[in-house]
Amino acid sequence: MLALDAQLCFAVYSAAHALNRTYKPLLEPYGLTYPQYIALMTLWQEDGRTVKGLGETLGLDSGTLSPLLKRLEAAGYIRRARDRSDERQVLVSLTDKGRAMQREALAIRMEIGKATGCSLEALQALTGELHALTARLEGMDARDDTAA
Amino acid sequence: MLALDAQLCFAVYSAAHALNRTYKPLLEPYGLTYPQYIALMTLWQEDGRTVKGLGETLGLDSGTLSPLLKRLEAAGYIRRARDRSDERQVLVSLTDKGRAMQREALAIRMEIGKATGCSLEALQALTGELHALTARLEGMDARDDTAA
DNA sequence: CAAAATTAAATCGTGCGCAATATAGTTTTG
DNA sequence: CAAAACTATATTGCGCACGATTTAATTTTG
Repeated sequence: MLALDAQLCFAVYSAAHALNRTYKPLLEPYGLTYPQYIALMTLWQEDGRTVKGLGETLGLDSGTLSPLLKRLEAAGYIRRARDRSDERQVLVSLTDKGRAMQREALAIRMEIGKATGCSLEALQALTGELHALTARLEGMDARDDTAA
Repeated sequence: MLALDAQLCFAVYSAAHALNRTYKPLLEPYGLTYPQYIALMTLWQEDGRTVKGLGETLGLDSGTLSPLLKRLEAAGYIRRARDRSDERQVLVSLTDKGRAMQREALAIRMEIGKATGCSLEALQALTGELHALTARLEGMDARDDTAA
């Protein structure tokens, strides 16, 4: 009873590290890290977003994203350019190499699918529960002490 | 269909960050970080372990643990001492302050329990599925190319 | 018993994550 | 329109995470 929440926090912590370790050797041939790969995935869904927009999707601020995106640019996967209609914003867009990587990712997805060894239903259920958990936690973060 | 595994990896990634962000303000008054807190939790379960033993439980190597434990020692929560029967090993043990923190953690657990907003059954189910996922992923890591 | 192999920690370099700060561009207000 | 407020991004500092290397202690082998 007293250790249940602890078990959950440790379970999430361990699963995140295990996923990271599983992806690492698959991404290494492409010179990508796991967070960089996740950033690329969001661009595959919608190209040409701002740094702020990416940060909201990923839950990361510019302190994390700015250097990460610079490395993605240096590796040739993306381009960064100031929005000419609002020079404060930086638009991030995929290069040909960045788009080509989406096709390479198919093999990676298959490897990860094998490694998880879950049924589709189990994956969907787990993903849904994690999204719900994250939403509740971030809802709590947003609340102020005004209620007290 | 094509994005299911991606959704899982992103769901775990986001949940881990959300948990970290939820713990941070609760741990900040004690000068502890989330990984330091997790390390303390393993010592509450079994005190006087070696760095290697802790690393196996936490899934961390000495490159991460050595500096983390030094900070925990500097903050007064633990003591580190070479094992006199095998001077290669460093034994990590709780101080009075480290043991007292276990009682303080009760309030933190309650806050986290509230923030997750899950039923006990839901927490147990989620934790169990994550442990199973982690075990499968680490099983894959352990496998060599000898099968191929 | 001495050389070689193994083991446990520590250290170093790189990248992620976040808080705090800085900088530059835009909008609002007087 | 100029000063103030706001917004987007970049930078800095600290801690975590991991691979690779180093150092010291123990065990194995010849």
